[in-house]
Amino acid sequence: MKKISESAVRRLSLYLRFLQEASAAGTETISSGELARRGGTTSAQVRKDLSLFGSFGKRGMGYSVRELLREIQGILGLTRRWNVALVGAGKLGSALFSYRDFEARGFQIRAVFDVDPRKVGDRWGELAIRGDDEMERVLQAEQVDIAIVAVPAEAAQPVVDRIVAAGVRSILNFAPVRLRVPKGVTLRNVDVTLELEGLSFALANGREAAVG
Amino acid sequence: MKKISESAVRRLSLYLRFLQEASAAGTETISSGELARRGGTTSAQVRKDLSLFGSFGKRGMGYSVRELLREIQGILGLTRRWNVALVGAGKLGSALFSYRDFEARGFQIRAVFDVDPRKVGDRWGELAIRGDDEMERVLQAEQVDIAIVAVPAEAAQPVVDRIVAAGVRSILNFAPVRLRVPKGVTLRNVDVTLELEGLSFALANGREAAVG
DNA sequence: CTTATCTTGTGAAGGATTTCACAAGCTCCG
DNA sequence: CGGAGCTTGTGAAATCCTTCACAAGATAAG
Repeated sequence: MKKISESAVRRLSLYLRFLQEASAAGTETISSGELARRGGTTSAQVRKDLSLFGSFGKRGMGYSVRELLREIQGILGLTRRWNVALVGAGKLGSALFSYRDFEARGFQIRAVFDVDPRKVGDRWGELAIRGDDEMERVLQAEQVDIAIVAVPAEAAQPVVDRIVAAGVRSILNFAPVRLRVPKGVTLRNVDVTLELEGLSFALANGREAAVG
Repeated sequence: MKKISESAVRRLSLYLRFLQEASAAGTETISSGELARRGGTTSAQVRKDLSLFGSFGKRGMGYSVRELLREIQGILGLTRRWNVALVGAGKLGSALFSYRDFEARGFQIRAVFDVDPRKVGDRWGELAIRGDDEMERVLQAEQVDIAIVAVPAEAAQPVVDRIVAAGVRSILNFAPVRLRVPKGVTLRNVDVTLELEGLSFALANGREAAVG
């Protein structure tokens, strides 16, 4: 299978979102041009992205919203549910936890961890916050696929090492550090400071644009 | 001035962070190779990135940590302070607000807004939450440079329209929608769902890597 | 002063991604 | 059934980004 670029995957996620909107609005077919318009890209780009995985459209007609939706869900691995663990029950962790949109998209939070003994045992909805000493055991018992790391910068690398050692192969990191993970583990970073600095650069240099 | 890519700016932010660490550790000079190692890139990439803005190193020696730090701060516009407004005082807004690292980097939160009348008037540290009816006036009075949008998806576009109309030219959006902004306004998105879907793709297709 | 060693800055090469442009397929309508 | 009108899928071209490779500048040691 050929290599798929990071940005292509991002765009697929976006197309999926537009398709869901279109579907909710009762639209039955959609053209590459319309998807492009909503995503701020070009119709050629949309078609190229989709062509990496197959040909899903009908010439002259565009794409069936329902079908393309299914296809992209399949490509992105969203036809199954993923088990997620949240590591760090601070304010950010809490905000992420209550962002119930995840559930709707198949990401199910199965465990929350924190080192602070005063938090351990607190209930967040159905879940009790667990101490970090339980981490390895619970990550395995709950068959966690994805760990979300929302701990302070200093704590992040050790925590990630343990997560990886416990067999988790996908990590979404919110701590403002570059983490090291072994090959075979996928890491994505959300780094708000970096984004702000990007805006600062744009302001200072009077240039436009760039969607992150 | 030549065009600087998004990714180059991201890397500069990273280099800056490493330089701050090195500086705190008392290191006086650093080589492109060392910066590359920490950033997960190559020394040629580091030198290329820096060469877009000038030549800051000494052959045979590397870069003076202190000088390069200053240079990059200058390039990124971090030698001055920026006024930031937070729109949306929900859990995410609260998490962002309490993330005091922003202050340290020159991003000063000058106002917080929310539509919910029950929240208006609450104090967050020094700041009182303001109603959205005050938004235009306060954005201008406080000379806000950057608006952080942390409102629900449906509310985001109208809010952004008002922010833009009030003259703010940089926006960091956390709502999971593609926003439209006019030319001259810089928009960056932090979209957690997109990141999770990227991880899902990687899991489903057994591929590695990709730093966000 | 000369040599050995290191690391920068940068053209040029190579790779990856995006855009172009058009043949081919599908539908609708008369 | 045939022609008009769209829109896809895709090689080829163009653009953008990264890596290579090396001359040149800097230091340190003898």
